Amino acid sequence: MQISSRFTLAVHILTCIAVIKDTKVTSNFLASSTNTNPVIVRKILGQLKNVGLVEVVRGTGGAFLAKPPEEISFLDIYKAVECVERGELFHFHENPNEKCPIGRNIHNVLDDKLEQVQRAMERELASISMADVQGEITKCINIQGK
Amino acid sequence: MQISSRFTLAVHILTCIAVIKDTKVTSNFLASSTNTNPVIVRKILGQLKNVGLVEVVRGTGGAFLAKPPEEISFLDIYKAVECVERGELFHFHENPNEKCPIGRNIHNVLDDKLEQVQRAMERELASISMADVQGEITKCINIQGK
DNA sequence: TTTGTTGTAACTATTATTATTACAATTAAA
DNA sequence: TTTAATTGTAATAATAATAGTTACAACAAA
Repeated sequence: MQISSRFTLAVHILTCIAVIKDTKVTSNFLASSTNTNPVIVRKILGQLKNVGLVEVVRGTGGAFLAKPPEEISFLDIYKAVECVERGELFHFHENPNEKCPIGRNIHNVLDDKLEQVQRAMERELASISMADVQGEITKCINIQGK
Repeated sequence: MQISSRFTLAVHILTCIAVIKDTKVTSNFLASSTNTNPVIVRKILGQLKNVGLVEVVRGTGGAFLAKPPEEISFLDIYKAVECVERGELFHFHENPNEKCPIGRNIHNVLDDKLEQVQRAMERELASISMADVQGEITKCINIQGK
């Protein structure tokens, strides 16, 4: 299955927080921008807060980045919103048959290779930061004339 | 969500077909080795057959590789079992708000980066073949004494 | 005190995964 | 020709995750 839209949602949310300065960025505002629901936004904000990426203001509302955008990588965000169980990208079929020579050894042979693929993906996620997104989207917005 | 166990199942199935020579590899045999169900095995075999990775013998039963194992990459297998919709690893949240400057531009900025991550993962999948698995598992089996 | 907000629980609808039963079509062997 | 084993596929179900929604207590500023 695809990686949950929680990830792109989280990036969208962080982008709003990083870029928008003239409005208070509330969960209602974010729900409107992302075309989702304030509760979903608040859940994701909670996850981002739990790993120290944002701070959220209770009562009065709004949120801001807890770190400079160049220190927030896509990997941080991906891990925060828990798109995969136990951090494992691949779901291995359960309990292959130990009585079969293949079933007995398939984990020995496959586990490393799956990890290798996952690491390649995570390395790429780690190489992209919110600073990249902030820079590019600011350029887009400026071209469109404020 | 994690990538469906159809992928590891398919690799397990192909490994059995590649390695086991003294028994007819039927869907019942494969269901026992993988600890799943003959129908699930047959569905996956059907998908592998559709993209020309295996040939399946109707009536009498059994299956064999349609290509040498070094020409069957993990990427071929991954694509065959359709673990993600439309071939896209990431599920983008639907219809971000065009009236918001971030909602209007988030696709422009994110799409390329998501594709970059996906390509890194697929490049790694493409670098691993069934020949690697066959070689390593044969070694494991030999060490264990036939 | 009022207002707007966050955090969270509870619930729903939809969808994908995985498993299962059932059976027609196929093939080889008895 | 019949029997037995097998594939291909439809239909169904259980489980779990996703994504959405309503409701409301706790909170903080005006």
